Amino acid sequence: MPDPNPNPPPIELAKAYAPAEHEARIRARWEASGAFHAEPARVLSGERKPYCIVIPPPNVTDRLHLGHALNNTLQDVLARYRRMQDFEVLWMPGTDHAGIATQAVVERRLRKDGTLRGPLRESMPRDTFVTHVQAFKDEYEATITDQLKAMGCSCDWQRQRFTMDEICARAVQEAFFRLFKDGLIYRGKRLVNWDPLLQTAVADDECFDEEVDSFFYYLRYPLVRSDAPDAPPVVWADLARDGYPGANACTPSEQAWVTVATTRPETYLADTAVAVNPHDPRAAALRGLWVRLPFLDRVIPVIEDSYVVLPKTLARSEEEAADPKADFATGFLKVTPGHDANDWELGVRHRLAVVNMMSPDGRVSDAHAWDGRPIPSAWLGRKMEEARKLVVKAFESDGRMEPPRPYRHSLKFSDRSKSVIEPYLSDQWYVRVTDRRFASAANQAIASGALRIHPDRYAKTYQQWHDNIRDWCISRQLWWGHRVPVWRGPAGTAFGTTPPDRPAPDDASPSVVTARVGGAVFAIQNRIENGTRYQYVSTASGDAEIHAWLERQGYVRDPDVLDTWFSSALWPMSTMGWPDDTDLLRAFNPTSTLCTAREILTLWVSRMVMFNRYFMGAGQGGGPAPFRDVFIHAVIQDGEGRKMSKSLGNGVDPLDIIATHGSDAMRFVLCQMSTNTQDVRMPVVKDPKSGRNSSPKFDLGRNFANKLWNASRFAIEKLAASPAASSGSAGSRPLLDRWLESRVAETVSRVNAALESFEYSVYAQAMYDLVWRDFCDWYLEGVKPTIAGDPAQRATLLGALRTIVKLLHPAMPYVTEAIWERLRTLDGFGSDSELLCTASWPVPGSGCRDEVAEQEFERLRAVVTAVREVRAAHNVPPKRRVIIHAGGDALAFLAAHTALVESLAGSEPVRAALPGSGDGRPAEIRFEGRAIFITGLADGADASADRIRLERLIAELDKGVAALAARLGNPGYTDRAPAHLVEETRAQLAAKQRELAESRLALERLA
RNA sequence: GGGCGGGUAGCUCAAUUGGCCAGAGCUCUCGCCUUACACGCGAGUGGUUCCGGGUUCGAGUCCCGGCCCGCCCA
Repeated sequence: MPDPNPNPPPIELAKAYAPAEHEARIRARWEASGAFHAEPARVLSGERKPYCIVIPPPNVTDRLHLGHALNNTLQDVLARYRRMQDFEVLWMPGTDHAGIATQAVVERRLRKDGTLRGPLRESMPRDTFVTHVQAFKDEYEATITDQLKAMGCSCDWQRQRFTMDEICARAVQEAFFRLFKDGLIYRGKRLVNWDPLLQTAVADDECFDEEVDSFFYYLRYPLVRSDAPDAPPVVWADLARDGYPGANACTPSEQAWVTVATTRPETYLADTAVAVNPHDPRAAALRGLWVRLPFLDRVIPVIEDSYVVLPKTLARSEEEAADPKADFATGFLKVTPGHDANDWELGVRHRLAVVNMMSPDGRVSDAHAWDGRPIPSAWLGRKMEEARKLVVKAFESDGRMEPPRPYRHSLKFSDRSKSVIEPYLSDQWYVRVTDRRFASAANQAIASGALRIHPDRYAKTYQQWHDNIRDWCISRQLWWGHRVPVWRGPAGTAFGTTPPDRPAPDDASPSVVTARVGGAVFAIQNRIENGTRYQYVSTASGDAEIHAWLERQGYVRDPDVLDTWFSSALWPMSTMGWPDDTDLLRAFNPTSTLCTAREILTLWVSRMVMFNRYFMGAGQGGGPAPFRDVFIHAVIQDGEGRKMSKSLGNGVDPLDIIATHGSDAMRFVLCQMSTNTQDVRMPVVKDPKSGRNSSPKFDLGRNFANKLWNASRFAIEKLAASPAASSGSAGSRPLLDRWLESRVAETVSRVNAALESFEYSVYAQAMYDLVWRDFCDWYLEGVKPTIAGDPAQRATLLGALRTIVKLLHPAMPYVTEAIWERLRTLDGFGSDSELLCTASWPVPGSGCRDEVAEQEFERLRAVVTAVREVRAAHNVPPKRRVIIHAGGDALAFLAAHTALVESLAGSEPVRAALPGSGDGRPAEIRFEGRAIFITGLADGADASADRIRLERLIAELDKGVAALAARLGNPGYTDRAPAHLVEETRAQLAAKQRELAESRLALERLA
């Protein structure tokens, strides 16, 4: 005889929920079902509405940590919620190649195992290095994917992308080409943050500031009359004649000098001016004079600029005097446009020459944009800090040095290499994001309401960023990344004289021409460098033949790679196959929600918005924002409020939490912690045995999963014994059932409202309260006496549990799915989805709230709690049944629900008669102004326990009466507060006064 | 320097537009292996809501001024 149900899961459930016994199996079922695979056809046909999230692609530099667990849990909650609401959900997974970070990690690794010795660029071919990185990436991509899957993330794994895979690479090439062709990418000579160790430019946000102890040095620069090589010196007598204050005190025939104050004396080699504040009384006498740099054959002008800080003695206001630099200033500033950002600005204002004295590896050099003057050979090739000592020594021995003074100031360091950042003059590629089609378009998305940021305070950060945005340096001198698709060659060869002869007005708005050779389109920018005209050529084609052709024509490909964020900025497009017009793009871009952390707002969100609007529109920034909502979540810190990091050893691996607590426990607690604050704290404890980090915070989640499991176990046991009624029973239903159904209905509404507005903690709390407080503590305890004999009650139980596991599924997918497996096998379950993850989301039914039942149940609960309190005060053993004596309304009320009271309060059936002499000393509780007596507490009630209880109650009531009376005694309150509030207060006062009087009488009776 | 967030029980956090005697969880105390759950059950202790003013009938919440912690930008 064939088994009708060939593979029934056991009805018997284990006594405790053991996550490890379920998670892998359930994950396999999900994957086999294809439930997470999005089908754009269903959207394009109108069958389903789309819901799409693109994952913030984790860096392949490391395993995921708890911050990622939070980030991805929040996404999965949304994805599962929308999937159950019958949206076509695409959660696009993938990873980021993280150029500089990954290169640094792999380089360190290769040095550690001895594969790499010496400077990278000289010790290993580029291809070899990239192969090593590739292997590293493969390893970590697999690890990360496993971690996400273990967390239960319902990504569309078939569509997983990597920012450097072929599909993304094509998008990068095309995007670069279009921007280049549109004149929005340009090559510029600028000061960049240079990491001399990694020998690359880094972005501002890849640096950190730190205070260091240093010195202000004081160098004397001799004054000369003109910039002629044989210009005569200026002597003090000259200055005295011109009214230079203090010049009289100096030897009249001696050559005069100005003393510059600097923290970086070695950069004097690249000075191109000395600046003085025009309000400085010495400025007039110096006007038109020059300075000859010692040991260097360069004469530089004295210029006037109000940027220069006046020394304290010359300060013209409190404010100027308060400037900490005024303490150290001499009033003369050496101007080094090639090595200082402020000086660069000065240089632009005064059209100063720009000289560079440093090689890319941070040594003194005359080979990179140097002005040709001989540098003392002892200094050449020295590292900057060595050069500093040598320069100081030379000035000292030449009597051109005043005593240095200790000074603490902040320096920029590279995040990756920790080396001091050098402002460095170099040629880099920039995206002109200052163009209105980018920055303004990004802000416009917020202003129009098309893009919303939650919590909305971050919209301000976002807008200010765009208001002050600077052009984006996108080239990196690295080997790991998308190679810049630009070739440089001499003008006039392959593309003839096509580029216009007139020079572009400035670097930032290059003139561009396009040319077509064979099937390929090229965009050409003309640029003059050191007097030679070059062509920069870009093409969208990834065809190796085309590239080879270019190289045969004498063009050389740019060795640099693109900033990682360039490819990340295309993520909502590239993952969906852009630049092709794919079904995926049409169905899912713009996407729905982006979940990320706040520091990403400027790095990534901004750039995605700019690019999506630019490329998905008609090229005018008029396209849609890449998502409707951006949700910024908290950052997880350790128990002391520190960032979790490898170096502090306070990081937590999600897999460790999954091993100790289970995936659901982790997810639930992460949701519960996710309030709208900016940080959340996670106390970290190290397990002495395994050495792994964990946190007791997750105990709550583990306990909760177990609680749900056991409640289900209990329910399934009862429902398996005899089935639930198939249809709703007519007639009056027990209070308990009406109450629970009302509670469930209310929770459905609360959960929906919470998830719609990203209030994860509200969602978690609502579920916790419903499951633990309502369902377990009161409902399940309450049905115990009646459930076996009431099919309608079993239907309520089954319905409530069904709704609970559905509501909880987004947060705790495994345990709910495991429960669902068993629920489905019950008679009376009816037809519902095979898998919970695709079951229908509960709809808040209209009229399901039952206010009467909720109020009535609260009254009942008050009595039960009061009885329990008496029991506790008298140490009544749990099994002993007490006797409740009530009269009047209280009796009628309690008698109507006597079974419930008996079960919950541990009593015998409620008695009408007052306690008799044989009942022992009764305890008295108050209920709605009436006395209820409890007997049978022990062989005789202990009067002292009652006295303590009553005295406490009286004290409390006293306090309450006083507070309420005071409020009502205030005419301002009774006159101005809303009438219903005043009415309520009056009623409360009356009730409390009655209670108080009765309680006092009861206390007297005890005496 | 500019912007933003936070300071509530021993700890971690809640508290709709100002409106029940400021609530949970953990910890702690007492009693329980009570017919799903000791990852549990019942009861309880614990508060100058950072400080000082102000507005209001009423302030954790709004305004002003301080103190402390943190983040972002320059």
